[in-house]
Amino acid sequence: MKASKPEPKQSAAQRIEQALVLEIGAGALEPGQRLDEVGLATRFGASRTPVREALSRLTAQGVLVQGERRGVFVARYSREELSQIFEAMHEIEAACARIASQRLNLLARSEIEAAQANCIAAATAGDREGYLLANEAFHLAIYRATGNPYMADMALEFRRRTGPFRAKKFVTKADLIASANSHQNLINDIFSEDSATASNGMRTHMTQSFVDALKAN
Amino acid sequence: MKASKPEPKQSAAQRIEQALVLEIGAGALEPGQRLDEVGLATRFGASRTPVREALSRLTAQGVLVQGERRGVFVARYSREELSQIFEAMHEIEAACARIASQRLNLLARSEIEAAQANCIAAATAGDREGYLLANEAFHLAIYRATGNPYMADMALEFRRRTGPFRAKKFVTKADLIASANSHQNLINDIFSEDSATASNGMRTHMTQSFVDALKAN
DNA sequence: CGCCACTATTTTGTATACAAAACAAAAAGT
DNA sequence: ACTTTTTGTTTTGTATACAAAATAGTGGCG
Repeated sequence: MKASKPEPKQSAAQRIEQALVLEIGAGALEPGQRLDEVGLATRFGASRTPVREALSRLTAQGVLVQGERRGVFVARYSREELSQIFEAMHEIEAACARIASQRLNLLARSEIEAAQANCIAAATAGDREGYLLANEAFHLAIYRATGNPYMADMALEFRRRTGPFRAKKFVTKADLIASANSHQNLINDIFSEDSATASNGMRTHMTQSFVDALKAN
Repeated sequence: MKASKPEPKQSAAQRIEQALVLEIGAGALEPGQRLDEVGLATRFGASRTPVREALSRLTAQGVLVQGERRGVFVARYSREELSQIFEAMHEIEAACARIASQRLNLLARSEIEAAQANCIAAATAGDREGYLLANEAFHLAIYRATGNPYMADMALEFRRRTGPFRAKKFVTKADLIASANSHQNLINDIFSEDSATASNGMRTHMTQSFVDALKAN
C-alpha cells in the first residue's frame, strides 16, 4: 500500500486498483463476491492485463482472496477470522495511538481536529458516503501523527481489509453520530499526551467498533 | 514463506515470487538494485507476464519499490526510514510475544524449542544460509503461537522487508551464535507466560537486532 | 569543447492470442 | 435411474505483439 502521492499520470492498473479499493471499502462489493476479470475489463474500458495486475496487488494486500474455489473474491471472513483480524487491528491502532500521543505537535492536532470536524459535519448531515471518507481521513490523521509512515500504512491496510465489515454498521444517521461522538472521546484521550490513556482510549474505541461489526456480520 | 500448503502445481508467477523473496531475504539482491523484467523472464524461463505479476505483488508488500526513477528496485531505506520500519516491527513483535505468552500450549512450546534447536545447530555449524532459514522459522513459530494468522502474516511481512538489512549482520560464526543465545533469553521470557516479561523480552531482542542492523547499513 | 536538437534504443504498460485447466453438461452404458 | 465417460464452454495463466514514454546516443552547430 502506498502513501497517496500526487500522481499526475496514473496507469490504468492503478486507476482500477483504486476504484476497487473504494468500492470494496464502501461495501458496494459484498464479501465473498466473485470478481470477474473480463467483466471488470470491459467495465473499466481496459483489457484483462491491467485488471489482473490490480487484482493481484489487492490479493497481496489481503483485501481480495483467491482460490477459495476459483477466481478472485472479495475476502470473506468467518466470525473467528474476523475476531482475529480485529485483534491484530486492535494492537496496531493502540500502538499508533500511544506513539501519536507521544509525538503530538500542533500540525497533527489541527489535522485530527479538522478531520473530526468533517466527520461531525457528515454525520449531522446524514451523509453516509461522506462519513465513510471522513472517518477514514480521521483515523489516517491519527496514523500520520505517529510520524511513522510504515505504522500508518500497516494500520491503513487493516482498515481496508475490514472496510466491508465495518461499513455495514453505518446505516442510520444515529450510527454516524454515535461514531463521531466516540471519536471525540478518543481525541481527548490522545490529546492528553499520556501513553496509557491514549492507548486505552483507542482500545475502547476499537472494541466498540468490533462489537458493532460483529453484530452486523 | 507462506503457510506451507501442499501445492502440487504452482504457477510460474508464484514460483518466481517465492524465489525472489528468498533471494532478497538472503541479501543476494542488494537494496537499491534494479530488477530487469526481461532479464528475470529469461532467467526463469518464462515471459514477462508472470514476472510482472510477481514484481507487482512484491511491491504491494513493500519488499520492492517502484518508480524511484524507473523500473522496480529492491527497497532501499535511509537510516531514518529504517528506524521507522524497525519501530513498527518492534511494536508488532512485542505484541506477538505478549499474545503468544498468554496462549502458550504444549504444541507451540515444542515448535519454538524445535526451531531454536535448529538455530543452535546451524549456528554451531557456522551455516549462514541454514541459520537464516532457521531464524526465520524460529520467529515464525512465535508468530504462530499467537494463534492469530493475521498477526503472524503482518509480522512476517515486516521481517521480509527488513530481511536484506538484517542479513548483513550475519557474517561470522560468532554473529550466529550471539543471535542464537539471544533467542534463548527470549524463549525464557515468553515461556514465563507473563505478558510484560514476554513483551519486554522481545523489545530487548528487537532493539539489539536493530542496533546491529544499523551498524551494518 | 560544450550545448542543443533529433534519432535510436530500451523499457514500460496494455492489448490480444493461445494453451491448459476447471467446471458444466450431455451422452452412453450398466 | 444412477454412475461414468465424453464433449463443450468458461476461466485462468502465459506468451507475444504493439504503442507510448523515457533514456541514451549521435551529430550538427555555436
